[in-house]
Amino acid sequence: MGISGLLPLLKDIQVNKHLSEYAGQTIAVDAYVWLHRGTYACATEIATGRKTTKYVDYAMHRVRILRHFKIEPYLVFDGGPLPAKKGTEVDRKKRRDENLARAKALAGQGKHSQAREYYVKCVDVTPQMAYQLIKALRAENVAYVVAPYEADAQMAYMERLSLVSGILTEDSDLLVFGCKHVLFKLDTTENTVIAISRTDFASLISSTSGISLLGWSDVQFRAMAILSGCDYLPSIPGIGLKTAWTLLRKHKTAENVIRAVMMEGKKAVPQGYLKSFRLAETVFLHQRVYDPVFERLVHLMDVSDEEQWDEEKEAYVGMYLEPSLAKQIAKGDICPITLLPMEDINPTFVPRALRPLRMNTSAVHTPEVKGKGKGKMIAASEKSKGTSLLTFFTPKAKLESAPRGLPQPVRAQTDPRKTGTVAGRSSGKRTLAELMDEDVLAKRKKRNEEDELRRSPSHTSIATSRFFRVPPTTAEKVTDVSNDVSDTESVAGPSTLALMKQGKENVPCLDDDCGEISEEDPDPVTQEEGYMSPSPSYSKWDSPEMSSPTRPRIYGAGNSLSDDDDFDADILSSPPSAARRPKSQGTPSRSPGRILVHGTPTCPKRIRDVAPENAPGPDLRAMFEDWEEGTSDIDEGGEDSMGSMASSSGPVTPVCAGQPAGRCVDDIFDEVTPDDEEIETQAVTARNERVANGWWEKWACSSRTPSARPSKVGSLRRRETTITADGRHRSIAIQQSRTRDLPQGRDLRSAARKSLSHLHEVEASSKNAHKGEIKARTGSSTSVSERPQEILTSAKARLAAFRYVV
DNA sequence: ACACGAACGTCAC
DNA sequence: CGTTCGTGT
Repeated sequence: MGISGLLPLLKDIQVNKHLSEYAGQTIAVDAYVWLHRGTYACATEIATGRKTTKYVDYAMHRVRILRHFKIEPYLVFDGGPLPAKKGTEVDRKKRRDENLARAKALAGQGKHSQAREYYVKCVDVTPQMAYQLIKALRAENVAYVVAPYEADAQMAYMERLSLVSGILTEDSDLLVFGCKHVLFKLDTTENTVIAISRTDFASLISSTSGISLLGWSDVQFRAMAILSGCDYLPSIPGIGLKTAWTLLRKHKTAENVIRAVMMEGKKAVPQGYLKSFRLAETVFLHQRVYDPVFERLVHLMDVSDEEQWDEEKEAYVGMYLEPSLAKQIAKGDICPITLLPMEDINPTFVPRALRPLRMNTSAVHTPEVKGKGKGKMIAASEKSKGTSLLTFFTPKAKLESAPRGLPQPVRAQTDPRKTGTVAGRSSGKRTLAELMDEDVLAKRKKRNEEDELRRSPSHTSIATSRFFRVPPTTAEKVTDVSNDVSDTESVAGPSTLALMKQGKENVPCLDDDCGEISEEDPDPVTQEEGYMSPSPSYSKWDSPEMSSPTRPRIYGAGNSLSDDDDFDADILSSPPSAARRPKSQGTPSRSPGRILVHGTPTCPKRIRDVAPENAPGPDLRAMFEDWEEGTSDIDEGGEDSMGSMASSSGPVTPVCAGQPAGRCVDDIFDEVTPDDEEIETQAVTARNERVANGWWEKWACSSRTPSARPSKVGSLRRRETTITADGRHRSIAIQQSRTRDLPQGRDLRSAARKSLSHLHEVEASSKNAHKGEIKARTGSSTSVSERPQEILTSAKARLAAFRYVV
């Protein structure tokens, strides 16, 4: 989805890169992708409502892999639905239900393997599941943020701010919006990714596709993508990427292209297409995202004063949420969809901080960690230079690693154990290369085994697997890596990688007791296979040189960059915001990290763009019958990147480059089809209603994981969400275990209500737009919710409320 | 040539 | 869910 065919088109500028090439950088990760894949392993459990957190393991495994290569992942979660995609959501929900029904039917007949096939198809990643991962991220001090709307826009924004230096996703369309470095297809066997850099677009000249983007501005590139069909707007039938490219090349602007196509008359241009095109463009350019620095919602790209802005656009880019609410959503404490306190669907899942073994902690670098807390921002800001920091700290790293004297022995104790159990070998010394090699081999073996099993269910395969099958092809890469990392690796503990790769993530166990073991037990070998708890590997990433500077402890317990304790010893006990966040970084600028935690102090609320208007949110698709599709991509507009190619069209800052012209065209268009508006409006209205209903049905009533599941631990819990008959009135009851939390609860409630009222308005306004009324309401709701002080003061109570320590 | 629908394989266990 | 394959204009 995204932009179908775009990746193949850009094949020639795809570069295979080894993860080690990104050492020292912070990379934004589309968390949804990992979560979704992670559900594969436990689709049946999820679909049938059983508790599981296997999907967390999958994601954390990848987090560890990145960290192994000194890449600091910054996970970005999807938030609430945008009007443009609501229809899609509803339709998906339908399909999921159908698949679930089939699965259950099959399961009932005992056909479990077949049933699983459908279970897999009906699994949906919910914010509550994401929250489980967030808990694990907090425990390990991994930066994350929940986007108010789409993760793609959020990631694009973060790259623009230099909070991250690249974006790891499986979705191709981030490119359309000017992200500079997009990484695809993380291969955990080879530890590689496919990188596409915006700056390489120009060199795409006569590639296999035969098209050139030399001199194309972001505006044009985006237009090409939208015209060819994107998540927000289906293409004019018969127009794909190539055609769009050809047409744009000829007519320069989208307006011209659309006009030309209409004139030609060969293709059926849907009514209102130009207008819809503009809306889609707006979503790409100005979608609301969360600014981790200022802790409030902002537009991906500022909306210029000249830009024509109306309620429709306002609704399309995502409604404004006041800072305190936005922040809590960003942290994961409030569900971005229901706007109610996040329900912990599995309170017994309590990820523990993977504390390095004590000896390691004390013996090896300790001091480093804090000092550099702030280094994170530095790292982020210098991201383009990526290696700068790395270089800076390199000397130290080498020093540490070089003399394997002290640190080594310490590790030695931990490593051998790991090595032995994991690798299953007796040899005590192994180089990283060897370990990796083995790991790779193991994976391959596994693959081969599987293949063979498929072909012939005999045991031969097993025998094979027992021995080394050496596909020489891999040797190269592995070797390279080892060279780069070996030093630090030795310090950190060679077995880490192997452990990670073993597949069993030691993520905190689902069982209550498990965590303790890994935490306290000096010898945390818990799993049957001898897999270590994840903790051991953790220490490695903490090697001072890299981690401190790079690691943004954003919303995690780690927020307290300034922590005085080594590692995150306190992480365990400190829930989300528990972090002590004393020292405020001198530069309030971008230290994604703790900012949230501090929360309070920094909140400069600039009411500058506070424009909580709501407007009807028509579904673009609705305008053209019900086209399906829809995915999850949004883009950002990093316009400036175009510098090199801005030659031909437009201004470097496309923000509104096309607007004026567009407006004119738009007007013309509208004039031509005066009645369309009305028709459209009706269609939109109907659609919205359906969408809204479906939306509430799906989310408000809490589908898969019924809210009925009460969290037994003292924490905020939602007792119920009620939708009255007319579907417009919702009463929310939040029950809190602690009375002192009440203020917070009230706050949340009012905030939620307010937001809900927004939704209502949007909904209602789409029916009979009474703009005056809308504005009035908006105003009032805004004032109502503005109680930052109160929210702040209740911070402690909130923290306490979220302590899920039993 | 291009767009689109169908088919297969990925992911992962 | 994505890319390849085949067929349709």
